[in-house]
Amino acid sequence: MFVAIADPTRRKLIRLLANADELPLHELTDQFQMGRTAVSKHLTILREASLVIDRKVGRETRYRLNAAPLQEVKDWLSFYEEFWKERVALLQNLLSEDK
Amino acid sequence: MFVAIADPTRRKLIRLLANADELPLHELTDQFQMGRTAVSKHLTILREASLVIDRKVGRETRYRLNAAPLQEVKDWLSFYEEFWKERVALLQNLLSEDK
DNA sequence: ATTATAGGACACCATTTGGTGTCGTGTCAA
DNA sequence: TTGACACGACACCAAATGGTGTCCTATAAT
Repeated sequence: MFVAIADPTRRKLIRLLANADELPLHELTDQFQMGRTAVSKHLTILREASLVIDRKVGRETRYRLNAAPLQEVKDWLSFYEEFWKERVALLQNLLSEDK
Repeated sequence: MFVAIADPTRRKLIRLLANADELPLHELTDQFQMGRTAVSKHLTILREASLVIDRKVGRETRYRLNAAPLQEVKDWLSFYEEFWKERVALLQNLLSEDK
């Protein structure tokens, strides 16, 4: 999961699919400078992380975003979110004491 | 940033530092099976992502967590969070229409 | 029927990644 | 002052990563 979203190409794929509902591989490939094979590999990694669902329609393979698994990242983050906001609060306390 | 948190060893380092406020390299190293050099490299990557702050105290280098940069990940996620919750709502609508 | 398009499956490659061991140096302890 | 400890800085290595090009098949278009 964390590895899946670590690559900028894959994050761009996620973004493209979020804005388009469903897209075939060749249209996704048009948005990049790299070749079809490379984009396909990235989509495979996203599919293995369940971030993307694919179906075959005629001769094309269409991809759709499945953002739900990102919940795992959100859960991980939420632990630290409290942490860093608390720290900011402590800092603000220090600053106000300086007055 | 995304690369920094992609590695499980680095996430464990973050977790350890969150629970301990400040820890020297050798104590962090004790929590892993790998050697000091490897842990030090991971900490360097975390420092370059500003997720960690280090200071030298005597002969040891102590590390402290700086969780704030994780905000970037949270911001990235928030865009998709709305997205997947909306989808769940749509799915629930479909299910209720089936009744 | 023939040609063009879409894409899976490989084989292949350079670079990056995540680890090791070793050496040198500064610092604390006996 | 003599070890022992903590760590940075290398040099080094195997495996993973992110790309390429080519071949093949299935489908669509002419």
